Amino acid sequence: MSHKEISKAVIKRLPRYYRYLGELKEAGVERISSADLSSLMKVTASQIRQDLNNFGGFGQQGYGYNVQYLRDEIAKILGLDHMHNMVIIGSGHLGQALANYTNFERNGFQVVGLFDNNKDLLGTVVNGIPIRMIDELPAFLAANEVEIAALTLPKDNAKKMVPVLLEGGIHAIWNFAHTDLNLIVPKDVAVQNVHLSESLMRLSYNLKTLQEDASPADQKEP
Amino acid sequence: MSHKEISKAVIKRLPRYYRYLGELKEAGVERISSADLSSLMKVTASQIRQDLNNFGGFGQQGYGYNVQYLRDEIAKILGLDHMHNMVIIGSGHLGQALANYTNFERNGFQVVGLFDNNKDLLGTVVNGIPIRMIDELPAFLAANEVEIAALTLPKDNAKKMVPVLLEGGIHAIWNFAHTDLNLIVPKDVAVQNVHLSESLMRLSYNLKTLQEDASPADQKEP
DNA sequence: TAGATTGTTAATCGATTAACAATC
DNA sequence: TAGATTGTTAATCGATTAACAATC
Repeated sequence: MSHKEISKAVIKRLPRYYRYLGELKEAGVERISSADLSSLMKVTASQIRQDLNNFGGFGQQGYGYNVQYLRDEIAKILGLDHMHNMVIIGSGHLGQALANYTNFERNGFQVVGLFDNNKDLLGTVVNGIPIRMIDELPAFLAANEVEIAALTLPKDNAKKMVPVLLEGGIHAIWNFAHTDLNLIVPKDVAVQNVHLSESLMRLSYNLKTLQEDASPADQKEP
Repeated sequence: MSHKEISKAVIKRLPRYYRYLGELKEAGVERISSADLSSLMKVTASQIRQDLNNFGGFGQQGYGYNVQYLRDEIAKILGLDHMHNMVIIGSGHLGQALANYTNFERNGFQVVGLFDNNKDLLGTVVNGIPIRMIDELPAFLAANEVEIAALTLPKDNAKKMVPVLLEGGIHAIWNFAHTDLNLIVPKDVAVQNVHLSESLMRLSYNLKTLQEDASPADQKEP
């Protein structure tokens, strides 16, 4: 690897910085110090400066950070400075919801194809995109420049799709299926999992724990 | 606090253990060692044992872990041993997709109400649940035992809903809106954020980085 | 009993926070 | 210039991994 490895924790935080900088820009704020951003975002100023300095010096001593400039730089880092074409494999409710989610376009992600194996969906058009049958996918990928595949289908079907996607030149998988595709994919393919039920389980845990803490049942220390 | 604090990192991993144990159970596996589970899940055996020992000794020396028993214990820890009623606020495509997601029920989460402020949706029934107008929410929360609110609406509307939810006795918010509700909620209310566009941005970053690593453009070390 | 494997303590590694010199 | 605030090094904290004694 030619550039130094950036930790996952840092990458996790970048989109949040990006979001706050967008809101500041909307609000007409031109510059901000790490201290001010820190009190807004409830993280330490030190962390903000450390995070940003992984990518170079975006600020200026005595001044702070220029909101517009910093936001643009983060956009470049995240690869939001150009369009990413995406296909959605699995056109059930969730797949269709994603296809309808036009906000993605603002951030540079464009849904160009919808696929399913259910013949009943043939002829259905979602947000201007016709649902195609899954066996058309290889030809579609060959004919179109597609970077990302979102997988919104049952886990066994998702696994079966992987070779087809790799064959079609896909290098990024946005995985909503309840399986760890990252374990069965070559290391040059990016996978982001969105495991909704796991998120819901964590919410359940936190709910339970907060309630136990609040209840006076077992307050005595050992 | 009466019990020792469990780190977020551990909680994050529990649902994944739960999922793997479920698959092992399905496959008829009765017992498993931390070493075998470790090679299956691609984490260290040490981590598995450390994680589980936060909650007590679920294994047995020389034997390993009983799959069924361990799974049940994790279910209890996560609060999956009883039903959680959930309302969905915002009945657009994503809200409806969640309402249709019957898998949640298997894990103890039941959608009992759907709400929106769009009068055009009045009369629409999704997965057996009628969409109600948002002004009916306080009465609904008073009349029904609801623990969780999923927020699938634009960020400004989501923020406005918070006081209504708190007033209605909601203690867990599953937040799909692009705003950090955890910062505006009392500390005894659990919030889990699902920020889809942030996930997509991380995917974009990883895609970009893997491609740069693969390209021979700048291979020389400093 | 002997072998296997946990539970747990100690060592290592990585990430966060604090501090401050550099500099705008 | 003086004040403000970054960039960066050093200190702290927390999480992961390794090691091994306890024990089934």
